[in-house]
Amino acid sequence: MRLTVHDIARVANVSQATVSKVLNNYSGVKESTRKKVTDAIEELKFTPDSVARSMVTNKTNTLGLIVGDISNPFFAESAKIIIGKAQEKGYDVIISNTDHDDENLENAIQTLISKRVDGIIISSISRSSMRIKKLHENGFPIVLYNSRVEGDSSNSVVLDNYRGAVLAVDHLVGLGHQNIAFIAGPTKYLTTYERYLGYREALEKHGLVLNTDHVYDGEYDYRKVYDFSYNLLSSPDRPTSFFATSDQMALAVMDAAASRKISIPQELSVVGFDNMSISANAYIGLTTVSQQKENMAELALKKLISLIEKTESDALSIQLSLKPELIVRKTTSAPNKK
Amino acid sequence: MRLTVHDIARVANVSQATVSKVLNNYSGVKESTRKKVTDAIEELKFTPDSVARSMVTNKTNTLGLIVGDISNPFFAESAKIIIGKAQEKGYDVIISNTDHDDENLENAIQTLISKRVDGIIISSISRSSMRIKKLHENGFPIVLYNSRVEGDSSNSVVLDNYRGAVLAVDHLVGLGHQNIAFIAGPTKYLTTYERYLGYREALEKHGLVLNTDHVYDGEYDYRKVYDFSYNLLSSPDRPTSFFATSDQMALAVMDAAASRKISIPQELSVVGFDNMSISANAYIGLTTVSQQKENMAELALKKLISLIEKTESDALSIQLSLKPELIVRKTTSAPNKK
DNA sequence: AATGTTATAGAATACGTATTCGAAACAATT
DNA sequence: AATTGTTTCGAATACGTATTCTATAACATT
Repeated sequence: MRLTVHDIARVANVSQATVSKVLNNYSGVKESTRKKVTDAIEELKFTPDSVARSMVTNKTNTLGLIVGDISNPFFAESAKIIIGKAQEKGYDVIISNTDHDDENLENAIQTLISKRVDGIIISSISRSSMRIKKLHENGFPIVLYNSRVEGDSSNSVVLDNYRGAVLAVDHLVGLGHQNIAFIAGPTKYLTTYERYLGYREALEKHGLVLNTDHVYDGEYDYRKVYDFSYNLLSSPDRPTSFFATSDQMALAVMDAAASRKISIPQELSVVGFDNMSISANAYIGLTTVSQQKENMAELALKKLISLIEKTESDALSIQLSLKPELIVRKTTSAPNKK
Repeated sequence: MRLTVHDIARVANVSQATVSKVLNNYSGVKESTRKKVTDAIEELKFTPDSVARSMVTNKTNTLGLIVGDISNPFFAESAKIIIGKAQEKGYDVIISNTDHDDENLENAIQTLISKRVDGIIISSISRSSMRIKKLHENGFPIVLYNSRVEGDSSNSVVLDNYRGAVLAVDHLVGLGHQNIAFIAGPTKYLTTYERYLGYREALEKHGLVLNTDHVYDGEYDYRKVYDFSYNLLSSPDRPTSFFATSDQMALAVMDAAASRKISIPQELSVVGFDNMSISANAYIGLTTVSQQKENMAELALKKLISLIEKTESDALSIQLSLKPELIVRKTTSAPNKK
């Protein structure tokens, strides 16, 4: 049995409207009656019903966050920042996990909207999604995080993925590597696709030829990447280095290498992408391209809030590209001379 | 400008009530009119407003999940399971991150309840919390995950933490270790407290004395645990092994060992707790006590749903304790003989 | 004291849906 | 044709709050 404003009104001996006014800090209410009301609220420990409130204000103070896989530390760490900043601004966040499935994403958007969330941050969306364009045209507050859709001008915050991949390849080539395998991940994502382009063109720049047998462009599945790497490491044309498009997948590569008793970095160099916090662990020490998730997450959230609260001219949407940074640790070195 | 049932009613040439009835699959509506309505819904792409719906049904189909730190893989992986299962049952979940702060937790509960979530799973709560008792007495659907409150009989799903700690110590002693440091974590949590008891009594059982200088009972802070370990590893009475109450903290220990150029497991054995998925990585290979998060998370969610939907006699609440399992990998071995 | 002015409180309404209950339409039975 | 029984539909209402607009009380001014 919930308490309502009417209960407070009765106890404070005022009308329901007045209670509502003190709840919302209206100016036109005498100090003495305000006190009567706050006392009653205090005494009965009343908290207003957000649902009813949303009903009339048309605001839920709830955001949606759609991620491909919340158990991936990159997403989890991003989510933590987003949740924290959202909380500061008075918003809660509903997290939807899509398992990188487009239909799940579609449904997630649907239910979030029917729940009237005030805005959505989407972090894993195919570069060809039609849905986003429509939402964007409708003026629904939406920000893409670490992803972007081709031909769409929705607000987005991403890393300069192309540059990031180039940095990684430059680093490996600089160390003397000529045979660089690539764990691309699903190229349906624009981010991974851009990294792929970066990889390809960086190879070209250095006069190296692309060997598609050395490129994995399947799902972000630990086991599959492990198997791919294991097999490749058993082949006669074994690469001297791997560049993986996510730290998690880099770990899968390292896992496979460990199983094959191939030591890192002496016999194999590995570069990741994300710089998830565990990668900094001295015991792991993964060389990686930093996503700057703190900045990205904060920027994405701020942008979303400003769209919702219309604190800035939302006429033009912004596509932010942050500068990547290569963090060299201990999984890369010059290859063995033969 | 949202569509409402009234718009559908107008187009289908029926009353609003009828539209509502077909939306909720009422029996008493003729097939022909049902079709008129569904056609209109189809045509206008109408989706009912969940907020208004919640207003009258008193259900939000939303759950709250309160965690201490979503970036901790144990929580993130648990959250993934909970979110997935919830989605299957038609629920979304709002995640609150407390940073292990009691006041934040208090606020999180407050706002979740004012948002009328149908139930809450709490995963990090002090063993002395008064708040939970009240909620439980009020009959609010709540399940404690990986935590429990002293003197409270709320529904809970935990590991047998005491046994888990004993398993770890037994393993280390069995290998020949006599000097076992302990990273306890905050003992305000019943789970960590129980692990502490397990550690203490297992030592006693083996005739070893407890050295409080070798016990860390501060926050779950990577840096602090790193420093503690680093210092301890520099002391003359350096332990031959560490038992950490979380895999993340075990990694901090390993990190410190790596910095001190102490090799694992030759010079130092480390046992964790949680079995987060990355611990299985061959490159890391952390020996640990498995939390069985898949089971725990699924059980917790099922219990919560059944509380909400009253599918079972909720008269008696259940305190589930799962059996822990020690997973031996490559961070433990016999200590060096002097 | 009468008038005008302002500060304050409350009545009424809206938000979008679910649900009850009575009315109407129809079918079946005599 | 009259009666009864059965479907089917819609009017009315409730959910808990915010907000507008009007009425009144309080006060100031002359």
